[in-house]
Amino acid sequence: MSAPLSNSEEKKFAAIIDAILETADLETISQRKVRQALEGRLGGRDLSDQKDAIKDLIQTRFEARLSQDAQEDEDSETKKRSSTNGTSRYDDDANTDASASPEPARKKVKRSSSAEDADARLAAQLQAQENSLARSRSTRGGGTDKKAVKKKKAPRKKSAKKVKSEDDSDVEGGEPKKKRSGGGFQKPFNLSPALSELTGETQLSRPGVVKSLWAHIKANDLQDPNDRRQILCDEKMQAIFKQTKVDMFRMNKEISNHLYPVEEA
DNA sequence: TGCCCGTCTGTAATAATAAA
DNA sequence: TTTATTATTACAGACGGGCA
Repeated sequence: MSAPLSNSEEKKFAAIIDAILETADLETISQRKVRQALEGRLGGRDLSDQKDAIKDLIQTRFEARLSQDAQEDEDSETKKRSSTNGTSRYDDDANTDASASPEPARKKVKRSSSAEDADARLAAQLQAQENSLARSRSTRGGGTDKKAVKKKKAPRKKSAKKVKSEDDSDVEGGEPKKKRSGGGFQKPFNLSPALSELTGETQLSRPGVVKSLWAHIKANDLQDPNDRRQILCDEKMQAIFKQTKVDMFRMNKEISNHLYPVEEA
């Protein structure tokens, strides 16, 4: 553990770091370089005793600088849009945010975080490109490590479930899990004419189709009384399943033959 | 040189829907 | 648990860069 910074030191160092970052190339600067520059501006003072505190401070000032840059970019773009008398819906939204929003602070926070996310994503993409290039050449893993990774599956099952349950009980502290349930389940499909006639819809998600089918089955009392898993097909259902009787599990399977992906032009 | 941290990739789980 | 589906999310492993 290194020694902490006093308040006066922190203020002083923060100002110097800001000045260093002001002139530095944020793409290439490193904590080490900033610290060395700081030491230089302090007349060669050795800061190794306070390395950790300095490190945190540099990190804080660096993030502040990034946020500031992002905000400046944002402002300049907003100005640009205003000056062109923005006519698009996007422009209207932006102007609303900047001027008449009752909660400007909240919007700003949200924006800066998304800007950071964008930066992080961009960096990640670049890193990915570099990694893939490096791997294609030669790496320790040799690019054939996929199968080695594949084998480890058993432990994941448990850990995944465990984490999920922990998350559920842990909502109070952090931000709500942004687990967007719904994923592919909400994906709409075009229905075949036969299915479309039965459901009364031309587009439905798969669960929606199942729901409609069961509504139809119950409304017409189409379950076999001897084996309720068997569905007695009426005319509409026979047009779909080509059978007079269909197992409810098989029914779900057969549905896929009547669903077509929605092509968005 | 070796450790630590950040990032990417691949895999598995999960989500909805029905009834038995 | 069974049946089918797929987008999303989380996890674990691997790797590279930075730093001491």
